[in-house]
Amino acid sequence: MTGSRAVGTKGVPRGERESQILAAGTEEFGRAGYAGASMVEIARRVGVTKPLLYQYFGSKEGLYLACLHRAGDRLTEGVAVTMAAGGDPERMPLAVLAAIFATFDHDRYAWKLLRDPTVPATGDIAAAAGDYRERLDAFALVGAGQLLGSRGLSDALDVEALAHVWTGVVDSLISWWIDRPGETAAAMTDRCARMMAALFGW
Amino acid sequence: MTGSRAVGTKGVPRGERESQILAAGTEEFGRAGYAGASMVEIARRVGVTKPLLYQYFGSKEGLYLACLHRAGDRLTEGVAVTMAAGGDPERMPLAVLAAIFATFDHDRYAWKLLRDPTVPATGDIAAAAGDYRERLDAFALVGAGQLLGSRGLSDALDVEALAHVWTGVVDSLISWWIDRPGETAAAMTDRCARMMAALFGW
DNA sequence: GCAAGGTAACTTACCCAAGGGTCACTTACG
DNA sequence: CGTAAGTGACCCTTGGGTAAGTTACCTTGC
Repeated sequence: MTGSRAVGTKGVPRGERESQILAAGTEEFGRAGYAGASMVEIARRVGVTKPLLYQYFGSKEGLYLACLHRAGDRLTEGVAVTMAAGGDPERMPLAVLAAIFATFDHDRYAWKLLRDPTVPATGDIAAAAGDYRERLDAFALVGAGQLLGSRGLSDALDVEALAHVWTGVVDSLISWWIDRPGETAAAMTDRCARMMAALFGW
Repeated sequence: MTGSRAVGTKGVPRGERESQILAAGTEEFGRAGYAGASMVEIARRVGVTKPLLYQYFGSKEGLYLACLHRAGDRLTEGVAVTMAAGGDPERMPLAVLAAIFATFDHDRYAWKLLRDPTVPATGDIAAAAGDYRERLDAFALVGAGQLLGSRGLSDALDVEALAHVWTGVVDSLISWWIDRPGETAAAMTDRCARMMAALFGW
């Protein structure tokens, strides 16, 4: 064995290393935003140097895209499954929250990537993020429409605004959760259920 | 007169120019975040060059701080006045929203500065922003506590979470508003009143 | 079993553009 | 004619990105 030798392979296969990099990248991009994140910092977290990131992901944009797709695919799929199950419009929000909390318990920054305001306004990232956002917004629009419709409101802009606020609520809850690592997914779900019952009387 | 002469004074007094720079800076910092914003872009918006920004505000950090203080002071004061007026806890959120919409109709990005995730974690900006956030959070905590308390909930973390979600709701509404420049402050207030009545039955 | 060599995993040392920041200088207003 | 308003041209650090070399693992042939 080589012990403290710095240069040369460390015996970690590519697939495994890529997973580590994606996890660290998601955290760092989620925390600091695309513009504020640094490739060397991500490499440092993994215990590796910058060129390896470029060898595996090509560029900062490439790494961000990989993180984004991993997060976005899991997120849209999870929400789609939950909403496809159908049910009472008033119970839908909590069901979606429960699914998100359970799925992203150990990957809490993933959600942040979809709504990162610091990505360049044009280019592949903006397109991909916009695509995922559109898909999630479509779900939110359906839910908001059903909810407001059942209350006799049908203004399209009202529905739009409510859907947008809903995604903001999810965002806030996840931010709060990130700051409290001890809080489990189940505890978050319980907390939300309790508060929604109290506030909405559902 | 000199017409197209580039160099030399343009006859705009310092105070006025500083206001223009603060307005442009608030927009650019709010849009792209501290990390993503560029001093030369802010200068370009004002129709001026970079060194003037440095002459008046010292540094990027200095300019951001000036924008932040302008926004934070107006915001905390407005909310304080509204909440000091007192009244039904269920009507408080709408009153606060109305005050924010009315005050920041022509300065919609101001709110974004307080919650910019791309500012360096330490330093004057983080301290100042944290201070403003704390003051606003204190108001939110009072409101959330009253609201949940009136429903029989007293868990401190529930109150904290609700207060955090509330600020997220404000954030979402402002983002949505920013994307719809035609929407007036009064229309926003009406929309929120309508939706809150429908959702909460207040 | 075991040398030989190919390849995958990794680093050191560098390039370069972007952007924060500065200096010397120029013009117009009072 | 002094001073405030303003610029062109520069420096320098930060950080994205790359080229070339180093080491360990893994076959392959004997």
